[in-house]
Amino acid sequence: MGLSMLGIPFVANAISGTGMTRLLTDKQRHELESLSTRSDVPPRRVVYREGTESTSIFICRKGAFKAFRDLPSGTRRVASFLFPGDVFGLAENGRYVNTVQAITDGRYNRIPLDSLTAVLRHDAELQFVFLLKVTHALRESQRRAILLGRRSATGRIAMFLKMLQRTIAASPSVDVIPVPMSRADIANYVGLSAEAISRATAQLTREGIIKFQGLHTVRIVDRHRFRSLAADI
Amino acid sequence: MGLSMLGIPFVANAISGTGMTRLLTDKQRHELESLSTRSDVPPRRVVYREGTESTSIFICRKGAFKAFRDLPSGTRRVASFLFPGDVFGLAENGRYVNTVQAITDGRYNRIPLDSLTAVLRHDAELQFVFLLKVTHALRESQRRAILLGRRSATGRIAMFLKMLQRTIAASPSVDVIPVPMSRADIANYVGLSAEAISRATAQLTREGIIKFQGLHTVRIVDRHRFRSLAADI
DNA sequence: CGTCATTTTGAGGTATTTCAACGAAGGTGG
DNA sequence: CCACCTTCGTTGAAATACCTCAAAATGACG
Repeated sequence: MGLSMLGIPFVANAISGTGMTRLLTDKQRHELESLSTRSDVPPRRVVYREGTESTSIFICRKGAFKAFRDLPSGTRRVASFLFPGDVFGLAENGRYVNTVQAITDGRYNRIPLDSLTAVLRHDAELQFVFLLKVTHALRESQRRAILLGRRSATGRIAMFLKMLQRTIAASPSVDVIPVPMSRADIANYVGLSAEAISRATAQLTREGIIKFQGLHTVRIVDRHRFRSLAADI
Repeated sequence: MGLSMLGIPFVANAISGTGMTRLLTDKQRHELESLSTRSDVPPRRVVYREGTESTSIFICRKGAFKAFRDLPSGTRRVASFLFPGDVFGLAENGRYVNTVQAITDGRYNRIPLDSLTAVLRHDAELQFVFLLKVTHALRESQRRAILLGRRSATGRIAMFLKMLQRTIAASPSVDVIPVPMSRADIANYVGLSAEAISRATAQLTREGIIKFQGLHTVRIVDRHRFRSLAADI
């Protein structure tokens, strides 16, 4: 499948939650800053469209974004959600693979590809940070594949929430998880219908495992059962 | 989701089918060779096990391998199939994420992580090749996620075969595709039961879209209908 | 050539999808 | 600031497709 995999384990974990600037020296951060332009955008603003010529890569700085593709059949597949520190701009044959759109108010940096590659080609340390970033993304993508392999809707949702928890929540043990995206976005990410999302969250709530406080915040009520549900069954 | 994405488009395509040695200078190839040890293995040989301390990364040279994880519930999820040129050894927190096992007779190179990272940290060009590799793997992983999003078994199988075609077949237009892995492996990769695989391939055969010549070779009979089935619906 | 694993086929059960309608929420303009 | 409108989320009922369990057939291997 060409699904090759590279493992550079030791630093990879340190980078995940914190964003990448932590790993950079002052000089490198300056170098990146000088190459990039910053943008603040309102919800629903499209950063780039699938199929467009890829000229830059981006770093999420604030808020949440979604990367998705509209398939010929009309269905929409959300490939990933982006949070602060995440790099986005995946391309193939010179064109962006997905459309990226802001979910909340957001901020991102744009770095032109040509200047970035020029820098990466002579600054191995800086490139290494990007290598770690992509490796991390690959792991997440595999985790999502496991999520998609589960058959029960409640299981998928529990696992989805767990992924959100690890990504967004400052500490992974915090049991209040922000859920900025819509139900439809969740459905398009976990591979279920919006109705199934609704029913499954209702069931989890009925069973006393989670509780929504408004549409965009969950609280894990029964941590034990949640864990066993969200385990990589 | 931390599913960040990096796009370095222009060279990425050149690398995909050919293996990476094409992109390396003689000196770099020598450098890598001097770091690596070669192994020839029979079918079913395990290269490394999930959870084991990660000490090396690997490059597939010959044959086919599978990377999988056995989940607590007893189900097995195949994360990816590896073919010549693919890099494998994905790790997290210093431990391999998957178990990798040979499907056919195979050959691979093993490169110790410490010496590899040492080289990558001062050879930006060589590291760039690895960056492209991982980026390619990320694209493939997203493609698989799209596959998993399809509901019909025949659609998943058509898409799976198409991925095989692009990866294995020398030219993507060749309509005879080797299928080295077992039906159970396919099932664990596309997220269906082995029975469903059987029934779906039977249906595709009945409809005159594909034809198996033995268990490990398919021929695309009706190229047109196959394409529309395998499209990223 | 015989044994064992893999694959195929059959029948019933179950979960999600779909289609449809209702209710809630958010945004806009008066 | 309120009312309307549009979008989003929830709930209900029937249909479809896959899963599971079980058994037969085929293929692989010594």
